[in-house]
Amino acid sequence: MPDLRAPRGMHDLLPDDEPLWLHVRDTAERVARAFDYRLIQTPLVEDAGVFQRSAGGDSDIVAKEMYVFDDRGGDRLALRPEGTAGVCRAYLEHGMASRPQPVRLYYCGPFFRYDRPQAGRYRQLWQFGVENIGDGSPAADVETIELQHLLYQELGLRDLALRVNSIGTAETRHRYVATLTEHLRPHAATLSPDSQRRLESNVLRVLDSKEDAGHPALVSAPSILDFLAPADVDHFTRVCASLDALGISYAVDPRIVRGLDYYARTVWEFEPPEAGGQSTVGGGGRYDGLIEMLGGPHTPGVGFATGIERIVLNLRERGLGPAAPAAPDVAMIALGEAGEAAALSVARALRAAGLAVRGATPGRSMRAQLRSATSAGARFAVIVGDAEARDGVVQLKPLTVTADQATVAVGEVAEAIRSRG
RNA sequence: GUGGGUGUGGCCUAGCGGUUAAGGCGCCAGGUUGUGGCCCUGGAGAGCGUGGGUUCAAAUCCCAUCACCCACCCCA
Repeated sequence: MPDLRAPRGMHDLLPDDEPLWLHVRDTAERVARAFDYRLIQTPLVEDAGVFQRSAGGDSDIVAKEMYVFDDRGGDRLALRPEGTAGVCRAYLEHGMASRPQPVRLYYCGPFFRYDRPQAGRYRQLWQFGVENIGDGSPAADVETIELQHLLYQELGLRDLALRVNSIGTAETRHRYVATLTEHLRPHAATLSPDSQRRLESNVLRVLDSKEDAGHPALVSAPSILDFLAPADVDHFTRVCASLDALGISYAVDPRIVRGLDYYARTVWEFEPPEAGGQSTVGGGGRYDGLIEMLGGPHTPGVGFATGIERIVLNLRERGLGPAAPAAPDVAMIALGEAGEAAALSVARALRAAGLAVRGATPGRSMRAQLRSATSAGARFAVIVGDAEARDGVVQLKPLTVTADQATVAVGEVAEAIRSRG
């Protein structure tokens, strides 16, 4: 066991993981482009203030999960724990408000949260997400939900359940929190210790408690939906109506609260059926106040993020996705010094013709090189020995196709391969 | 941060107090002259997470520690 290992909770993505992982990333990008979203890549590191001011100083993500450090110049930086704040910072910094609105963006990259690792939970995690900035209408909420929904459909995750809620605006939430606290406080003694703690720190989270799910005080708790301002109710009603029209099934769940302070109005989550623990595959919401918190003008926005590792986890559980890695079209086999030199130029020509060509390992026996070509899954072996080099030909040997081995002139190898499929 | 489980070559696993730690996969090399996939043979590779202790003797028992996994918490 080597004494140097990957940091806790951080993992190497190995060649065997590649097919599934790329499948997920490519599918996500394809779906995003189908909705005309454009790629944005922000730094993995931001001024810590970007997250402190947006997500909320006492959100878990910022308070206990953020990697923060001072750089050599004394700036206080943070490894990004989530994507929306950085994208909004970039939106502001690059004056995207003067582009046609809304601005549709997607991103894909690593994020960092200092948390205890667990199944589906990592300290470095990959997220794919989209942000729709500049459109406050219900249509934008619906568009991002539809995009996320389609992404899961395309991947074959048909059974993820969508739960939606509206948590209103900051003011309505403020009123709700006050009432909820009042409602729960008399029952504090009978609530679980965790809920008692949340009662003081973050009342909304009490609603999320699994332990107290059946507690009378929670069952009879007021619903945030009853506290929404008329405009918020209207917004939410229209979101739901559009989802209905699209045939996207969902459940309204007034107990959904998302972890970040900047959310307002619509919030949602996609979860596998009957799963507990680290099960959320992706979630999103509207964040109309966020850009203001970052020092910009009031700007509406909505988006979602989904965890690549959690998608992969779910695909594996269901046996979905591609299994076989891409195999090369050709494996070069070189024998002798002249053969080795000739194989190099033949390989270059084949690659120029668009074929994937695995280079030869000239020191090894023909048998060894052929075995290696077979295990690599190459469709053809191209054998070049001193005799072939002298005559300007190669031996074209089909490995996965049934066809006879043939002697082919150096200039006609690519064509010969094409004609043999 | 809290609780539980696990820790043997690259991977999977056997061994659970006593000779040079066993097997499978994978890897490398051979099975006559430049031809693979099956099969056969041989080889390299661990001293049993780490440290300490018990014992004549420990991978096997005890303690500590670390890592990983699972759950709580929280979230992707």
